[in-house]
Amino acid sequence: MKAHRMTREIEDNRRGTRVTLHDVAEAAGVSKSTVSRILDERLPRANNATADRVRQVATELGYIRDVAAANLRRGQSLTIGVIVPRLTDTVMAMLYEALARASARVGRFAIVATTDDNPGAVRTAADSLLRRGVDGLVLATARDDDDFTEELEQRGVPFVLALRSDGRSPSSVGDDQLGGYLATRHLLDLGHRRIGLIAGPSFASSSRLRAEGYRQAVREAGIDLDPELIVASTFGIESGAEAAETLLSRPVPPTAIFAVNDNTAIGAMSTISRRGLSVPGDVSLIGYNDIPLVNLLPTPLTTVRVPFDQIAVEALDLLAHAGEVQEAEIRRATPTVIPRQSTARCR
Amino acid sequence: MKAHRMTREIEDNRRGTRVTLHDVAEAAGVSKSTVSRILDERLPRANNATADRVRQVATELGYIRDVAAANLRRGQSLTIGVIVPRLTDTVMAMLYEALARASARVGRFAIVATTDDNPGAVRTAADSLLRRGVDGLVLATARDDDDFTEELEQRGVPFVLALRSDGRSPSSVGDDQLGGYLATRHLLDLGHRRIGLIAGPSFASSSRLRAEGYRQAVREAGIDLDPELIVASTFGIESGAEAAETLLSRPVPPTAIFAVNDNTAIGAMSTISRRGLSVPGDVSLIGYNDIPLVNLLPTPLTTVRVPFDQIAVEALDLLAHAGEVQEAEIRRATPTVIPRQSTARCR
DNA sequence: AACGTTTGCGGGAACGTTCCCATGTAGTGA
DNA sequence: TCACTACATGGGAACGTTCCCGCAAACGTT
Repeated sequence: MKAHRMTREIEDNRRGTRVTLHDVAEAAGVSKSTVSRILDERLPRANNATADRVRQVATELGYIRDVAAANLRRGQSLTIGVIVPRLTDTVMAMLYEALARASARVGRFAIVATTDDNPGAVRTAADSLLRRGVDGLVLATARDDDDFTEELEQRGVPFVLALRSDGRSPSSVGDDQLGGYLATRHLLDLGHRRIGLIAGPSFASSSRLRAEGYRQAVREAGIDLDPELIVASTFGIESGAEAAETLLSRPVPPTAIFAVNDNTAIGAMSTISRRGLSVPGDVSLIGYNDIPLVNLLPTPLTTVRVPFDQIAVEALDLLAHAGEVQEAEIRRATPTVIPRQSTARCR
Repeated sequence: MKAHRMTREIEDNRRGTRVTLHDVAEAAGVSKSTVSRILDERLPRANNATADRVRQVATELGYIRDVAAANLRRGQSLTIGVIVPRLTDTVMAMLYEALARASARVGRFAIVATTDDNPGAVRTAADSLLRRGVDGLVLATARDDDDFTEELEQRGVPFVLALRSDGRSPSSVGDDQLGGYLATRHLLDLGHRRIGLIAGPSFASSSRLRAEGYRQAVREAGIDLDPELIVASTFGIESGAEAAETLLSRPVPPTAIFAVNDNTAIGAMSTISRRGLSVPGDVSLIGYNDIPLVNLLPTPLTTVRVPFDQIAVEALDLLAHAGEVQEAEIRRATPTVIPRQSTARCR
């Protein structure tokens, strides 16, 4: 006992005194139960004389709650885990930052793990987050060829999908079909009739639905869908460059291109200028996501803005009610076309 | 007691059984002390018959350690906090990903908070991480006009600076002066004599030292430093564009430009092409950091690669010995010039 | 054979919180 | 005045681990 206290004191001297609930209680002349209750941020704020005194004493002593102890006792950590393919993808960084902000606003904290687009790695990532004691998961890695969500459901882990949906799990996404429709409409309104589509991968709902929106808009304009104008790709810059190459090599090349995201649009821009053509002089180009970079390119890119903050808030809301939801609910946030200088009237 | 067990069982049914050390111990016929010792990843791996049995039983039952309880008892969380200005800056995302990888390799976990380049926000960010119980901090936000590190030292919080140093605190950085020297040498070797510098902000050691490396190389080549060829900037694309504008408006404009980072280089590229000039035909351009994007631009950018993984490993190593270090140690990782197509011989 | 030394194991007390429950105290209505 | 509710408080048992000790058995040395 004595030896122990000694250790404590050494520890205390080494790095500013470790103040516990007990210390605050003693200094304020109340019990630790009372202090605990008063400092509990989940309860409505008490406005007694005691409450005020306790709060003051707590700040004076520099008390900070030991999260480990609190987590242990409460059985939850007020922490959510986010899984994204990679943070060097600006879209994913924007999503994570939005989730972190939204979490902070509701007294939680968001931690992140990456999968490097390796389909199996999502399990590793989830395990590492769950071992860390997160209360729930936000996945931005949904692929149709993956049954990981079922596994989570079975294990009783609360989760929600973001940006991409699998159609069965609770999801907070942008309205990709609408976005694809609006982007294509923008080009149609500028007089373009041959519009190429860099379609993205088929395993992601986001790209599939954007393509669907494209088709809807084209059909609605009374134009026959030309399969030669639709080429698959990944979400990467290089793939966008290749897809644009394919499109511009068609017998009758498109006068405008809708790229599934800003990265592929950047790649397409490369190809276009490498071929000695100009944007938007020869080819109009529209991207998707409005990452900060594209507004600052030599030719600022017309693109579709996605309300990441809203998507983040809805994701957390769904997560809070995960499990008790009757049907797999999918919330769709409305995107907006941001016209810039990469699109112009068809000559 | 009975009531309690009831609750537990209900809980258990609701979401896959919560397996504790006690359960494992019971199933393996040993005490929980023994199980705890065997499963302690910090101790050398025991190879008894008992150890094997316990490990097998543990995996069979699907035991996962409750981190909250472990953290409470151990008094540390095996978690480090990383503070960066923003993750949408690809450089910072790369740094964080490298730190996360390096942490995982030593059985730790990295969590991140952002400051949005708001100098005061670093305190908020640090508080939020410390409240989360991190064992130490990695700061990539060092500014010379800030005494936050002193505050941390005073509070006894272990920390290390990354990418930027303040010259007094333990830091793991790239050798920025060498990088600046090499970049400039690369241009000199191509025959350029008038080399512009987009110098970055003066509050960051990284940009200051890169500029110093530039000066060193220029002087060493026997060229008089022309102050007209050095313009300050931020780390942003737009600022790079403006700086290039200034440089190209000089009476005798430079034939080559060294930009303090890839972002400002991208901005400079915009300006150059907007002025009807070509890279590298009219102006050679070299950036810094080698973010994935610049290799995929219409004209792939020559740049200086920074070994982020090494910087991350060194940062964690310094952090592990923080406090016991005699002098503020600064470790410098060696950068490499990656020649691409944005630099060419001076005509 | 006697005696250290090492090794493996179990009991049980912490770690700092939360939260159930019991107790006390003030306020309301008859 | 009494009974009743409402509310604020304190005592103390958890939460699941780790780690200090004590004990016993195995091992090596003289």
